[in-house]
Amino acid sequence: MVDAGPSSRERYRAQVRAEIKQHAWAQIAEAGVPALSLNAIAKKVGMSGPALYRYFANRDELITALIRDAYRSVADTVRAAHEGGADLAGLAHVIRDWAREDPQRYFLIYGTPVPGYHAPDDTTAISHEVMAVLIEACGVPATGGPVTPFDTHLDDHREWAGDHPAPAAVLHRALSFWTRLHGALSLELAGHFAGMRFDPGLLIDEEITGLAPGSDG
Amino acid sequence: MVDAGPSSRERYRAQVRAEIKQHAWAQIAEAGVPALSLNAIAKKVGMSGPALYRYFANRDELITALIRDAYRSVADTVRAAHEGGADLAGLAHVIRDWAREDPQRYFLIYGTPVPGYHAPDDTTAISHEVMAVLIEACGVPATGGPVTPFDTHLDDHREWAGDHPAPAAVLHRALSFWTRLHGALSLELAGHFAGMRFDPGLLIDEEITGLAPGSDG
DNA sequence: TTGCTGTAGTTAGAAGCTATAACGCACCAT
DNA sequence: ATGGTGCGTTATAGCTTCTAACTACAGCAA
Repeated sequence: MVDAGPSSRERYRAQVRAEIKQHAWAQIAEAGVPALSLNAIAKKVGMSGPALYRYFANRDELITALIRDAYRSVADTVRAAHEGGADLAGLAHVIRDWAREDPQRYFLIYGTPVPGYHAPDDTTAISHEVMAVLIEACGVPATGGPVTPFDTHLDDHREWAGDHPAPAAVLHRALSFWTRLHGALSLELAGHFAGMRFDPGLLIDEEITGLAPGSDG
Repeated sequence: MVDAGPSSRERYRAQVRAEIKQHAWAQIAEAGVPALSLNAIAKKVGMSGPALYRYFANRDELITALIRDAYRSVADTVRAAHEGGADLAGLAHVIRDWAREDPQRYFLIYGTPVPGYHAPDDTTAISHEVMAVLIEACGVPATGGPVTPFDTHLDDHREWAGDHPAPAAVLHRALSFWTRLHGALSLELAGHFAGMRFDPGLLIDEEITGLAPGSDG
């Protein structure tokens, strides 16, 4: 045996932490992050108030853990869809479905930022991971198309893409995919399309298919 | 004289309400909505705690007033720019500048929604007003272009545009303008472009110019 | 088996928040 | 002058996060 594995106390601890996060998600889903109460969670878990601080140092640390899990979840979802052969439109709808499954989880990542808060480094690493998948998915066709001013600008600012060899036009497409999807999706989730009765999914379809080079009739 | 105008008490009351909102904006700008404390505001205004409840029934009502003012502000800004002859790209940058002036004010309207909260009717009326201006700004060229599936779908769901006579392609363009701008802008304001050193303004430029019919070279 | 140590839980309490209640005072109109 | 209305106060309830002090138990080592 290479490793003794986690001790029984460690396993217990991990399980309680998971249970706490589960109740936290339930609270957030139904009333948003501001209404998340450590006290209420503790009682639901079956312990009394301050005991919860043995598992999360404070409220921010719990929320950070939730943010981390949300990032991990969306990254896994996107990666799985990509490896399953989904094209850009497919990816867009996979992400949309993931978001609609729990809108507050989406907004935990992409919603209103808290002025002081800085996401931990590992979450930004995960978002780079997502971005890498998007670039991969955007780089399919040989794009000899016109180079826009932004593309030349991007060629000078492509560190964020790691050392990915994709041409600037592909990076541009990945960025546009991200921003267009987020634009329509977040407005949909926030209820800004409430009165209008059109299908947001169709809007997203057109926004994304409009990205493919030469697809604009 | 047709009207006696507001009484002195009413003027005083309005002025105190304005002062309260001013401090509220300051708090929100620096720490976000969750950190907004009626107690702290009251002390800054010079009164003690519960006195503030004479001016706003509760926390939600104060926030609602702020939301209303934010809607009014963006609507006036957009309308002024449109009447000043701004084109779509101009409008986009006017809105972007307005948002960057106070990101939390932007997120108060377009950020994470609070599950229970429903915006009052007059704010949705204001957002319709903005939409009308956008449609107006999108309707310039005679677009005999191809009708997309979404356009035909939109023709069946165009009540939200009031009785505006614009063709579905124009409504589509207005929607895309809104969602694309919001997508790039909200990610920029939330700091999701932090590591990447490209200029978000250029990305927005291309997203918006890509909207003009036939502009895709 | 005995004994030590660290962890998980407890209650008490400080400091903050929203919000209500009860009261005093000043102004305005009748 | 006098009653009513509105603005401010303090006191208080009930909630929150979070710390401190303490107890009890689980697990490991001699």
